[in-house]
This record gives sequence, structure tokens and C-alpha cells, in this order.
Amino acid sequence: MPTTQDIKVAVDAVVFGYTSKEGLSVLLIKRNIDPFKDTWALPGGLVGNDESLEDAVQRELKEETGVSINYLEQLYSFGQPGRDPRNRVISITYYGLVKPDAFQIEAATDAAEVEWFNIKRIPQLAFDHEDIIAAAHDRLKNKILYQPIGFELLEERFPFSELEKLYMAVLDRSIDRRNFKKKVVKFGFLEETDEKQALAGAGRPGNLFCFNQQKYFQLQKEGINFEI
Amino acid sequence: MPTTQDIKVAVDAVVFGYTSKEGLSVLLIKRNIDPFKDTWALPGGLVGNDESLEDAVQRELKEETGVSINYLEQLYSFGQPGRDPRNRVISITYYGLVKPDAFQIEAATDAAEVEWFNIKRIPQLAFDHEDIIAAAHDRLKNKILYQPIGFELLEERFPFSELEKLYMAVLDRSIDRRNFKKKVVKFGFLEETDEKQALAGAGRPGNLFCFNQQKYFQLQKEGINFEI
DNA sequence: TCAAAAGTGTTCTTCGTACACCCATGA
DNA sequence: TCATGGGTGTACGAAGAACACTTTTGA
Repeated sequence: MPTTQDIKVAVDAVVFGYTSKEGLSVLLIKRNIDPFKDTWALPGGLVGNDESLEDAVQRELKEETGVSINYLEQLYSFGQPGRDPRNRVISITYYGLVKPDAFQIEAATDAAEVEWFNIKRIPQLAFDHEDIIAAAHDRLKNKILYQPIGFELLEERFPFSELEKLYMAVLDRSIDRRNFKKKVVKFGFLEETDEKQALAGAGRPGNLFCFNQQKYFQLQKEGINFEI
Repeated sequence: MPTTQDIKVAVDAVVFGYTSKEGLSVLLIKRNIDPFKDTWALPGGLVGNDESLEDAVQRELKEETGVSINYLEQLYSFGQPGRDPRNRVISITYYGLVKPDAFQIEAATDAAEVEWFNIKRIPQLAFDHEDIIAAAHDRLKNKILYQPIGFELLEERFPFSELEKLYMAVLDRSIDRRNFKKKVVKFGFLEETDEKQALAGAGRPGNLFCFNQQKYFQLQKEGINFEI
């Protein structure tokens, strides 16, 4: 029988953002206390006594990064003794998705402490945070295939090519434009607006689309299964 | 800023067993302490200070049910304040699969305290344990479609119909015998032995099969994806 | 007029599904 | 000989994958 339990409970969050310019990126902070002082790490911290786990994640994100999140889902709990060199800390991890304007907000805070890193160029991290990012990326890759969570990473209105490039960035493989559009349009929760893309360089501007969440919920109730 | 953290960390396990006679079942214990004294609940308990989460689950299962488990996977962490009426307790839940002989072992222990319940006839449970079982069942239903974890619930050698009945019990729908066999055999990780099923009543005895895990790992490395 | 990106349809192959009759055994 | 459960193949339809040319715009 163990003596009185002495374990701390923390939450950590893998926040994904996407722009076609930056690609799929993760929000990291530079630690200013030991252990792992001056090392990059996931935002997170101890859970308050009367706070739900989700609230704790949202609070830490606000405090440490200024970002407020759009989609949040529990990922996994990491509890190996020794993963924190000082105390026993169990981390309940989440992953979140933010819209592209979060890339701007970050510039307003103390930029030395918070930064976006492309998923392929993550620096060495504190604790087991690299494993946590790997688990989050796996989950995202998997989930985006059967739930329309990709839209949580895009602006309200986006050209279709943006969605396609997002999928390619997340899945890290190329996708046939025609087949992809056929599949996605068929589900019927995308709405085509008559606005055109604001041009960024050469090329024919595309129509803007938006995700109709109500329509999606309705289709989901009717037992549709979304699969890319 | 919260005061000193005062949160306990527990693990709870949803242990699934299967026999064609009993169907898909969950192992429950009757609590002998408050809160929820004399109510059925999932086996589980507080995590020791120097014990991994998996070890804690295995230990609690041994202590409370005598069952030792075959496949164990983390499910979800439940941490809503108030889910335990006395203290703040965060429960990191697991689900596990056991071979049919665990149904016997249980009879050897104090039978009043440990019992198998068919998944469709779960009594009222302590805490939020009904939600936990629902989450575990969802996960199992989903996972069995793309990972060959069903074999963890069967004897080493089993007639093919046993596998099929297992899938029907887990998924709670009927399955076409011919199509199912075609699909499963095609993957190539099932071995047909020349033994015949020991007869239980009338009917033609079927050949026994066994799951070749090494073959499965090999196929998995080659990038096979199992899908029923 | 050229470069860059958007828009669009058809064919082929693969996979999923529906479906019914004979066989081996115990009672 | 009958009841019970095991074993097997074919045909149809749906969905996925491969694939290339035309259009609109800015430079």
C-alpha cells in the first residue's frame, strides 16, 4: 500500500495552426524556470483545485501565449514516473486547433517567449514533449480523415485550394485535386460563395467556400460518415 | 493562482471478456467502502507514487479481481470537479481484454464481490462509471475494425465462427459469414490448424484457427491496413 | 503572351455486398 | 433421418484512383 499520494496533475496542449505560407505549425513557449530553463516546451501547467481540465488548458494558453482556441480535444495522459525530473507529475495532454489570425496575435505578445514552429522543424523540447507532439500529429492525421476538423484551422471563408493544401500539409502527401473536390463537395456541408479570392500573385482567383456546421450536424445525425 | 494543488490520481479499468455463451461482458466489483458502498463499480484505485499508470491498473486488477490482463490500452482521463463527491479525483481510465478463462478464475475469488456483466445488462454504477464503460465500448467497437485486437478475447485456437460471433457481439449487428471470412483470410495472419472443434451439441465441427501475431507485425511493417 | 493557379469528366479497377446450397456431425 | 451449425463462389453495383486540357488573372 502506498503512503499518502504525492502526485501533481498538469495539462499540456499541442496547439496547431496553419497558413499556406507557414504550413502546419505548433505553438511553443520558451521556459523561464527550471527544470529545462530556456528550453522550448508545450504551453501548460498545473490544474487548479476546482477547475475542469479543459478550463485549465484554456487558462494556461491565455496566460502563456495569449491564444484562445477554437477546437480542443483530449489526447492522452502521460504519467511515467521520472518524466519530470523533480516531482511526479502526470500530464493530461490536449491538442487544439486555431484559426490563422492566431499567427498575428502572437506577434503582439512577448515574441521571445512564444513562437510558432513548423511541424517539420520542431526544436529539442523539454520533458517528453516531443513524444506528445508526435502523438498529437498522429491523432490529427487520423482524425482529419473522418471528421471535418480541418475547417477549424482555416478562415471562415477560404478558397478551395487552401483546404486541399491544408490536407496535404497535415497528411504530408500529395492529393489529387479533382478527386478531393469531388469527395468533399459530395458531402454537402460546404457552401460556395460568389466571392473571389483576394489575389496573392499570379493565377486565376478561386471562389471562396465556407463550412456549414449546422448542415454538417444534420448530416451527421442522418448517419453520414465523412471519409476522405 | 490556485493554492497548493490537492488532487488525487486514480486509475479505473473496463475489462472486457467474451464467450459465445456469455457474450461481451464487463468485469465489475461491488464497493465495500463509502462513497457508493454496496454499489457496483469499475475496478481501480489510487496510483502509487512510484508506479506507472499501467502498473497501477494491473495491480488493482490483481488485488480486486484476481484477473490478469492480456491487452491494455489507455482510454480517456475523466477529471470533472465533483465526479467524486468527497475529493477531487482524476481518473485515468483504461480498457483491457482478457481471454475466456478469466471467466473461470473469477469463480475462485469471493464471488459476491466480483462479477461479469453482459454489456447490455450493466447495473447502475458508482461515480461516472457508466460513461466510462460507454466510452470503452465505443472505442472497442471502433478499434476492432482496424486492429486485430479481437483475438485477445479468444482462446489461442478457436473455430472461425467464434471470431465471427465475437464481432457480432461487439458491434451489435449481424455480419455475413462468407464476406467476413473472405476479408479476414485475405490478410494472411490467420493460420488454419488441422484440429477440429470439440463439439458442443449438434452441427458440423469447424476447423480451429489461430492468430499469428508475428505475421501480423510483419504485414503491418509492410504497410498493410487491416479493415473489416 | 506568358506564367501561375483554378476549374472540370471519364475510364478503369477494386472493393463491398447480396445471396443459397451442400456437408459433417450428434441425437 | 433430422436438426444444427460449418463451409463455400458468383454477380452486381459503388466507390476510389488515375489522368489532361481549358480558363482566368497578374506581370
